[in-house]
Amino acid sequence: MEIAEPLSRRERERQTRRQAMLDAALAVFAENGYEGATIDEIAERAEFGKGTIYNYFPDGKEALFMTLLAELVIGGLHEVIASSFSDLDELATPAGARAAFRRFIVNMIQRHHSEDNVLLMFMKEGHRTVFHEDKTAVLAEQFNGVFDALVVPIEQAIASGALRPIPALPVAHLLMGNIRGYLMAELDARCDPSQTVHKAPYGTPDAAADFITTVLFDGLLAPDAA
Amino acid sequence: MEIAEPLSRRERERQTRRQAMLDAALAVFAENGYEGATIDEIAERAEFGKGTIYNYFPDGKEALFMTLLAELVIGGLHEVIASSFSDLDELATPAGARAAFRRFIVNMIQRHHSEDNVLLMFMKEGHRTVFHEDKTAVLAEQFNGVFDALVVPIEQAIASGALRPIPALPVAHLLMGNIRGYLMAELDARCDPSQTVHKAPYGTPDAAADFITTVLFDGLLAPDAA
DNA sequence: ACAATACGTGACCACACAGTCATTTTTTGA
DNA sequence: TCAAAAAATGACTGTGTGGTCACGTATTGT
Repeated sequence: MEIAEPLSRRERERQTRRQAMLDAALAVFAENGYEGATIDEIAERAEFGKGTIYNYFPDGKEALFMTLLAELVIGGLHEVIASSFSDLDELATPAGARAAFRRFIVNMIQRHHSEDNVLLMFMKEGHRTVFHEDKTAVLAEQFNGVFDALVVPIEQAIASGALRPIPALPVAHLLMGNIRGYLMAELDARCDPSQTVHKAPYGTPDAAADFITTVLFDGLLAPDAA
Repeated sequence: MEIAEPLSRRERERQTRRQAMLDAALAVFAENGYEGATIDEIAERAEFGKGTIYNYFPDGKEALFMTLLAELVIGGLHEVIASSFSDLDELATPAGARAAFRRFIVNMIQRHHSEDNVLLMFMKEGHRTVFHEDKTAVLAEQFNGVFDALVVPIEQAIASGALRPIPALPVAHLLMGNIRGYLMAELDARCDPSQTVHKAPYGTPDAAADFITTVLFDGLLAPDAA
């Protein structure tokens, strides 16, 4: 027997199927929201019998949802934060801090552009990561971890004098709120079939990041203002 | 017969009951979200039989929800905007613009503090005002109207040189996203039973508005920065 | 080749809930 | 006072869905 083998063929296949189920579930949750999603549809899209889903996720719908939210949304946020602020020394100067946070914003937007369904799921069901309902308390705790991670570079930049001395956690919320607001506006523009004029000015992640960065870091007031 | 009477007693009582049903529905939607809310519970809280609800809202759950979202959330936003920017001349100077938007932010926060359930409903189900699903397209259109209204003072302030020359609609989204983010953070702090340290610094509407206004208008960068 | 074990499956069940409607209760007007 | 109109009601129905399980089918080890 080969116990040296890290994963048996069996186990590998099991993982593949599990992933297929998660993929299907993500698509269905993104499209219909948590309540609107049905296990039958997830099973059908994943091309499995409904019972098989329960072999892999004994706790059913809830387990699928929690897994997705934890791995993709929360995990994804942690990844973006980690990869955007790898060099903490950069935060010592105003220009460096500005560049680092701009990079974070670009990465956030890019990631959500490349993972549409994650974005949709987050927009439709993200509130479950905040309200401490029965089952989602764990998620809420994990979601706080995201803010904790984001607070680190903010506090660093404040400590070094690059940013104003203001409470870091609310700043983190504002920053996330901004990005969310921008992405929501993009979705709005995309969803609207009429495509009226005022929806136009959403462009590349870079342009969007420039926009958000300018507002957040330099402020809305005209630079030559009294 | 007295057709001169604006509203018969009958009609007035009818309105009162209708309002009681809406109040109950708001509470239930705020607590459980749209899908989680049941007509039975709404009827029970309003102290009416279930059938009576359908006498007043023949289209049932959907009608109750749409009415609430349109009247309270969207109507409320229009009110706050209108009352905050009554004097457009104020927007001609940077200081005036800053003051006007700060007032808007205070009003927004105050309103949501005084109408908890509206806030909760908006946080949990607000995404329905963006995604153009089957039934909620009307709401999405109305919600765009809110941004149209908010764009007016922003464009005014930009035109007069008080604010940077940047696209007004995305700014409106950012502004709303900020306020939403702040309110969400407050709810988060409130919902968390553990009340860990980092949740502390959310205070009065004025303090919060100072915070948001500073970030948005003056920018995050330290004022004495290069 | 064959038993033993693991795995996939969809018919089935229990239940929750939106919406209906026949009946009861209240109000109206004469 | 009382019949007719209006309004309230909650038992009932139909539907949709989450979860179960007895059965069939592959996989494994010998």
